[in-house]
Amino acid sequence: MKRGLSETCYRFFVNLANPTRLATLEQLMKKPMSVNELAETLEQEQSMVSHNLKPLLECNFVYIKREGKKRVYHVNRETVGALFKTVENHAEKFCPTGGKCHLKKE
Amino acid sequence: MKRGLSETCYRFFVNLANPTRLATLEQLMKKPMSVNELAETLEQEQSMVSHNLKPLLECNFVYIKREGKKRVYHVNRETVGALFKTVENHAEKFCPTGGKCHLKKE
DNA sequence: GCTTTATATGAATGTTTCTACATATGAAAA
DNA sequence: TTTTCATATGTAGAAACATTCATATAAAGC
Repeated sequence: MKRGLSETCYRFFVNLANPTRLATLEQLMKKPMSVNELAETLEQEQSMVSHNLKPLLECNFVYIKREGKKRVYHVNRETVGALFKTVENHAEKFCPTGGKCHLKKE
Repeated sequence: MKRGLSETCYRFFVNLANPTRLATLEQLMKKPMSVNELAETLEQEQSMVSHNLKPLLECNFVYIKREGKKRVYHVNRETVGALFKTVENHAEKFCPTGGKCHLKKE
C-alpha cells in the first residue's frame, strides 16, 4: 500500500486510540501527576496506568520529572493541546451528535 | 474511569488508528477520488477500501459527491489537515527518529 | 545493607479489529 | 428490463490489543 506521512501517523494514532491513555492525557492537561496519583484519579490499577504510560512516553506525548521517590508525568502540551483542540472543533462542527456518537454502540 | 473530552476523542482516534484509513485520507488530501480510484492508488482491494471508508464517512472525515455512477470521496480538509500538521510537527520536534519509530518493530 | 515506597514488567486471557473472499445492492446505460 | 459498472455488505479466520494479577526493580530513607 502507498504510505507516506500516514506511516508516521499510524503509530501516533494507535497510541492515542485507547481510553486509558486518552483519559491519562486529559488528566495530565490539568496538572502533572505521579503514577499513583493518576491511578487514583482515573480509578484504575497502578499497573494498568504504568502499562499505558509506557507507549505515551515512547512517543513523547508525556515526559517525566523525578521528584523524590516519585516520577511525575507531564503532558506534551504542544502536541496534545493541538490534538484536543482539533477534536473539539471537529465534534462541534461536524458531529451531529456533538461528539456523542459513541453512544450509538449501546 | 474519569472520562471527559477523552470520551469523544476515543472514537475519533480509533477511527484514525488504521493504516488503510490513514493512507486513504492522505491520498484524498491530494485530490478527491472514487472508490476504485482509491483502490488502485492504494493497491488494495475495492472491498477493503469500502469497508474502511465507512467509518471515515460516519465520523465525517470524508464526504461524498455523486458524479454519474461514481461516488467521489472528498476529505474534510479542516480536520484532517490540522491533524496531519500536528503529527508532522510532533514528529519533527519530538521524535528522535523523525517519526520512523515504527521501524523498531522489525 | 535492609525496608519501604513507587513504579515497571511479564504473561495469560478475553475481546476487538483487520483482512479477504464471496456476494448483494443499486444506479445508469443499452 | 436486462446488463453492466461501481460500490457496499456479510462473515469467518487470523492477528493485534487491552486488561488483570503476580512479580520484579529501583531508589530513598533508615
